[in-house]
Order: sequence, then C-alpha cells, then structure tokens
Amino acid sequence: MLQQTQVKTVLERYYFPFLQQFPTLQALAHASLDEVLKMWEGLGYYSRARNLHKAAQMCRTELPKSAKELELLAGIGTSTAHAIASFAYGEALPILDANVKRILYRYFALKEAKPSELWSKSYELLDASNAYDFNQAMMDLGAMVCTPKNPQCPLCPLADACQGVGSPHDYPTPKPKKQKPIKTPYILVYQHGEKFALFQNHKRFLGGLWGFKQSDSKPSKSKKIGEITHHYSHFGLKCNVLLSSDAIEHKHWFSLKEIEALALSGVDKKVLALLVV
DNA sequence: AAGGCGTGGAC
DNA sequence: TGTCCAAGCCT
Repeated sequence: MLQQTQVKTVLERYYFPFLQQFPTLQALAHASLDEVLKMWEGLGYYSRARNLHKAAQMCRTELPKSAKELELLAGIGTSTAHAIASFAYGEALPILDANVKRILYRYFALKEAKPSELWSKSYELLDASNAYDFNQAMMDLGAMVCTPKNPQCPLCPLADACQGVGSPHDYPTPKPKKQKPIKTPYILVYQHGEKFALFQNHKRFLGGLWGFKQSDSKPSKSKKIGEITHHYSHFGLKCNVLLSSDAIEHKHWFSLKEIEALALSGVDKKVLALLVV
C-alpha cells in the first residue's frame, strides 16, 4: 500500500479496514479479486492490489523470510523486499524509496544516477549493524529534514559530510516535464428501468475495476447529464456524460444499491454521483 | 530502458 | 489555481 503513496493516506483510510477484511495471508489468498479491489477502491495503482492478491496465493501458508525469496513475489521489488527483511527479519539491507533517493542525490551531489549507482551508494552508507534503525532514520530524515521543498540543511545531522549542503535543489538535475495529453471520450450511461450497465476492465489500466462505458463516438439518442474532468498520472480526461436508454445487449446490469458493492475508479465514482443527485 | 500506472496531500 | 510528489514495480 505504501508504494508511491503517503503513509498518512494508507494509515487513515486503508490499512486497518483491509486487515480487518483479510486478517491472514490465507484469507487474502482465498478472497476474490473483486473483494480485494473493493477494499483498495480509491487508493490507486490497482496493480498493487492485483499483485498483493497474487502474492498471497503464491505464498500458500507463510510469508518468506529472506529478501531473496520475498523479491520473487508479485509486486515486491528490491526496495520492498529489503524493507520487509530489515524491519521484520533483521537482515542488513538498505532500502531505496523516494526519501532515500533524494538524500543520496544531495549527499553525494549527484546530478543524475542510474538505479544501480544509487543502490551502490545506499549500501555504502548503510550501518549494517543496525539496518532497522538506519532505514527508518533515512526515511524520517527525508520526510522531515531533507524534504523536496524547503529542506532544512542547518538542522541536518549529515550537514558536515553532505556534498550538497546549502544547494540541495541542484541535485538531481530536474527532468524536462512533458505535458500530459487530454482525452475526450464520451461516457455512456445505459439505463434500463432501475438498472445500469457496467463493464469490468480487462486490460492493465484500472484492471478488474468496474465502470461505465466509454466511447469515442456519440450515440444518436442520448441526453447529456454532466461533465467530468479527471487527471491520471499520465493523461487527463475531460468528457461529457450521456444518459441513454438504448436496449443494448449486455450481461451486467446493476441497481444503484448493487453498484455500491463494486470497485469503481475515481472517474466512475464521479459519474455515479451525477446519477444519485 | 523509458513509460505506464491513481489518487490525494501539501503548498 | 496549478504543480509537485509520495515507504516503487512491471513491462
């Protein structure tokens, strides 16, 4: 859950409800993907949920206890494997999250660096006699002192040895930001009496989540009921929402009450809000 | 090996 | 208001 997501968000809204619903690895493994995604709804990066579900099934009974084996599980890369191994099982391995990366870039005055170089520096700094505290301290330092904006160099315990002290914003060299494309499909809400047609995504994008139909072409008979704007990580959405009573051939129709049980993306949540008003 | 992959906090 | 960015991983 914490991959690319702030601790505050996870702790306040997702961690405890998820553990209550799936108290054990077995419970998670035996749950349906729909159930897992429902508990993940709104957290984003849903491949994490799909991978976590898969990882639970790969584990069978028990979580592996070495970083080497942990890394074989779906959705667990080097940093997460090292985090689990150092925090839970006492292995002397460094992590490489956004906080640590930022510290390394500044501490070693790196304009740019490949992941392998950052890992090398990370091992170089690691206090192997206490990896738990070291890793925790690095993340805390990055979160509280060596921050992206307004870093507090005068307060930093590493200031003496840091090669980037005083000019932290020089490291790394910022990458040119390319602007996100804006897509403008129509969102089509098919209504049949009290029921609505929803579709489950079968590709990687929002995979497994349910949502209303999107189409690049406008159906002849439909009524505009609103507009939706949304910003994903790699593109924007700006679309008209159309209500249609066309008798389409479709297997999955749901009442508003039944839709509550489905996992929907942020966009489809916004569409749903238009229907409830 | 860049780019895909969500959402909301913080400013 | 827009912009940056977060306990990264996968392809």
